Amino acid sequence: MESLHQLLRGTEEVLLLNELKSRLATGKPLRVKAGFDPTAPHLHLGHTVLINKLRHFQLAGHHIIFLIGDFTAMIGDPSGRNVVRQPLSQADVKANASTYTEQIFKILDADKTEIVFNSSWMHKKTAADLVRMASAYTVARMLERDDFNKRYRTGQGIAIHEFLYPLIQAQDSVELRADIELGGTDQKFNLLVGREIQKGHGQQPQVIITVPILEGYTQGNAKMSKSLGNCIGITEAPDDVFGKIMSIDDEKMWRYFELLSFRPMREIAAFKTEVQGGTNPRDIKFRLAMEITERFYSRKVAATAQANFIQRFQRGAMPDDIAEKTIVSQHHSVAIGNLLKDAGLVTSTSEAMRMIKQGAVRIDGNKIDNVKLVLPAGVTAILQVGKRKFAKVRIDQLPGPSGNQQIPRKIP
RNA sequence: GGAGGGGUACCCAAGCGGUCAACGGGAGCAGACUGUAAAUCUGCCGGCUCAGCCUUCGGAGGUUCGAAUCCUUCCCCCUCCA
Repeated sequence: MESLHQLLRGTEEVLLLNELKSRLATGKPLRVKAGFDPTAPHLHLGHTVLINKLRHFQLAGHHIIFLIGDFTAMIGDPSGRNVVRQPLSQADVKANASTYTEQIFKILDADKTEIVFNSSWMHKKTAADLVRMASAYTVARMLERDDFNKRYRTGQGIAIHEFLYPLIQAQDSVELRADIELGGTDQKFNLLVGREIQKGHGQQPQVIITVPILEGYTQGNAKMSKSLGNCIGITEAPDDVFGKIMSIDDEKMWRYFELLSFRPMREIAAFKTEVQGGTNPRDIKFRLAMEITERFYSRKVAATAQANFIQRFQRGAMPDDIAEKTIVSQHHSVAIGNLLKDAGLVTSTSEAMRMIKQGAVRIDGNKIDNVKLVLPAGVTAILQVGKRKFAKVRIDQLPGPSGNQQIPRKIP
């Protein structure tokens, strides 16, 4: 029973729980499938909620099948979206898939994980096969899916190929003879289609288990996603992973603990008690940031990240490991707006101007307020925009005819 | 094939001849306050050689002193009928 609790920790829904219990009761290792479409080159913590759940099953002795949806990625899963999704090129998909396999083994045991690509059977299907697959489900049932339904009602487009997505995902379960399929709550419909299609193939329908969608680290409850810019990528620099976790709010921290931490729930409950007893939630958050950073790097790196964090944000020090960038100027000098843009600290010179006017820009630690500031070639400076963005730049002059000369102003 | 509705900045959504770089909300960014929390307050939120200039309201033309707003045409989406 203890192990069932662990398997169900942080899950949203199990369909059907009785089927799960009876399959577990057989004592045989179950085939547990989870699919990921390689639509972005890096996984983020939101993805790891599901991977962590796979880990729980792996530790309990079950057979883990990590499916890379290289075929489905080219369709683009419409789940949760309100627009037709742009399909990816084959080259992108391939490149993304290879980075996934490296990244997941920071959580899963490589020796005990089977990796499969759904293109390996989908590419062999003929047009006739596809028609047969499509005949196994109806439009009315497709329109039961919430996002399809919503788009249909509000007059937004649904392309025919989007209906194929759930069918192909279901076919994957048939090919793999999955006992259990895991997915985010937004996958519920697709997972259920898998059950139907498996029945049609004379297989026992898979048990489906959904896990919550992790919220992004910024305020609000938007799901963590690259396009919303609120994700913590597992390949990001340790200082960023650590820092971003520290910036999540106290309420959300507990959700992150439940879904991301490998600590037992009773230990997390003890943390809550500590906070109620007066411990600063920040100090508890440190433990979470440590654990996550350590998982994707090492204990030593995580400790350094924490030390850096304390230096920088609690004592206001500048980071000492900023990579130096060389900015090449056509002239004897560079205007501050262009410099900030070239250094990658802002996306446009207009933004640079705004930041300066708002007092967000510092050079070598000194706040500047002159939007017309010009820095001469030859200098090296540490630029800062806001609290987190730093760049160390050296300005080099491009050899050749010099442009309009400007008398460099003194840096404040 | 026919009839009708619609395409506005990251998202939602006003505007329907000048006062529109475009109301409002969300998201986001910055400043203050802090624990780089949250909440709150303030400012910003197209680009640039930035107190000035340039380019935007599906695309292309046109009318007008002047268009996101009117006309023509093309593209795309949706609904109903066949």
